[in-house]
Amino acid sequence: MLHIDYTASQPLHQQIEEQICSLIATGILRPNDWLPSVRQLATDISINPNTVQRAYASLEEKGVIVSVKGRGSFVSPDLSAIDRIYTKNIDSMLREVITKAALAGWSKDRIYSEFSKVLEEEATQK
Amino acid sequence: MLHIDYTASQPLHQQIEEQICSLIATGILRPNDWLPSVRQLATDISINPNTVQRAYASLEEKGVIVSVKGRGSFVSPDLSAIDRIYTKNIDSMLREVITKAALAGWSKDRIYSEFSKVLEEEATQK
DNA sequence: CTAACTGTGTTAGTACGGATAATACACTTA
DNA sequence: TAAGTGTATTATCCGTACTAACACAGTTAG
Repeated sequence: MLHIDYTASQPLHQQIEEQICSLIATGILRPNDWLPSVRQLATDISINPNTVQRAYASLEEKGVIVSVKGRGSFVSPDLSAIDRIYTKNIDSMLREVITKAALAGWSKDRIYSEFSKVLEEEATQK
Repeated sequence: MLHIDYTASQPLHQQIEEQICSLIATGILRPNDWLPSVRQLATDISINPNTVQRAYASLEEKGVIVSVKGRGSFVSPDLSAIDRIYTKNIDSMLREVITKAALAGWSKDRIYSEFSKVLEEEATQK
């Protein structure tokens, strides 16, 4: 179900979070869909249940999923939370790179054309 | 000379690296300019000399500065290294955010307009 | 009712990286 | 020669990620 990179520097619980978010945002997982149980997912991807639990707890705190003791975890019926998370994250990433370019003395035009270049490269690659 | 944020999650040695790079890229520090000594800078910003040394060593390995035993450290006479570093970093940051948006199911147009929006916000803010 | 499954919480231990601390050595320069 | 440079080594402290082993509470199928 998920693709975990054990060699990446990114924490495992964050990888789980992001991939579940992506599955929801792209419509593969839909509102009210069942998620694998904490123990089941931990077994599937060969990590400790506590690490999965940490990811689920964070996702619930953000309103992306809902967990019920004894029953399981589901995709939240309301997708507005995940929309807000993505817009907020992408905006802050954009701000970060724009600030970086400004610190390097890049003009607005240069940043703009570099963005267009990379966007085209990424688009044609897939 | 530098502005260090001791509460930030970003490591101190990285903050030093980035700020020196920025000073060079924006022309405040010029090729062959003297840099403060390891011990002097450590005293100025109240951190351990080893942390400054680590930043300087990394900058030298990248070709941004040159250090000479017994004499001191200077901005590299050749600015091509720092140009390459910035372009490489900004490109990878752009790739990262574009990939993130793609994982969220965003269209190319939506990414593009969000970038334009944030760029204008950041530009008018300063 | 009971057993097996759920989520949740706690505590302990391991591993790693950032940062500090205290030196020591080699080189340059006034 | 003395003071200031870069460089290297070793030890220690701290926070975080992760694992491990539980215990507890709720649900559900038999």
